[in-house]
Amino acid sequence: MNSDVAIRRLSAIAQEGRLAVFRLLVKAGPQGLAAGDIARKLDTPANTMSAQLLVLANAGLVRARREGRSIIYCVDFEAMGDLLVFLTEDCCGGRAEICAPLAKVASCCNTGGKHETPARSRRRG
Amino acid sequence: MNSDVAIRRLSAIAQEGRLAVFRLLVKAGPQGLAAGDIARKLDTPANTMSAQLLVLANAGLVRARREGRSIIYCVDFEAMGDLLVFLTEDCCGGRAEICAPLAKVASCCNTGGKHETPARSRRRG
DNA sequence: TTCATATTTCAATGATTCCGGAAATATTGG
DNA sequence: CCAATATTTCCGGAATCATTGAAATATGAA
Repeated sequence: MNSDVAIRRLSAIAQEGRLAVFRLLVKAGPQGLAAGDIARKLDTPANTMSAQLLVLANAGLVRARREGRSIIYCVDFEAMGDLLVFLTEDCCGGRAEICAPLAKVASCCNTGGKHETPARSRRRG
Repeated sequence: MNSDVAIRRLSAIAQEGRLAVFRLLVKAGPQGLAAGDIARKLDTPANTMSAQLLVLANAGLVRARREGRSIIYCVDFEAMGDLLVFLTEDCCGGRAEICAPLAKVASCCNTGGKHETPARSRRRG
């Protein structure tokens, strides 16, 4: 990961419509959603949606595959992870307490799919 | 965290100069750096740097404090963490293997780093 | 107070981005 | 082939953004 790629990825999701698309696809998982379905769900004209998906795809954050007449878009979770790693590089210089808040980002991978809430953390102790 | 805040934060770091500033400050840690030092390190005019820092500060990603004639900027690590959590919300729908790559984001927080004093850090440079 | 340093604000300019109408392309079914 | 569906490409105008010279503000030192 270099700065140019990171900027392209950040720019891609730094916009209302595209961020909504990205988050919708994050929730949809690897199975993805058809371009038209996304456009309908987010109440956006097809051509505008196409442009938004193109930006996300060029950034490498989503991938497209054809299925019949539809084009299915899904998040590239590895690309997404690379971006987050880039942003947090050398984030605490060995002082874990500084960036401890970041630990919860990955908590979904250890808690059966949900991010850990403060309440649940408290309950567990 | 809502979309508006997330977009503001993403836009703030989705630009070459500001991303460089942000990453420099991430590495600098809570101790931060003076505006002038940042400008010199990144070879940027003072007024340009001031504008870039203002955007980052307005986004809540960095905070400023005065120390003598200098204004010291440092990353708000909690704000940064909130943003990453927002982006990964519901990221794997219970299937940990999907977002497993994200686990390494927080890996720095599990390395048992030692605590560094500001004085020692200063001595080193 | 006067000077030097550190940073910000103002204003203007050039560059980039966003959106959606209209037209084009690709696929499937009849 | 033709029609229907799904998506993309082209284009232009409006809006937003980035940069920087010049001037202003704030602090500390003499």
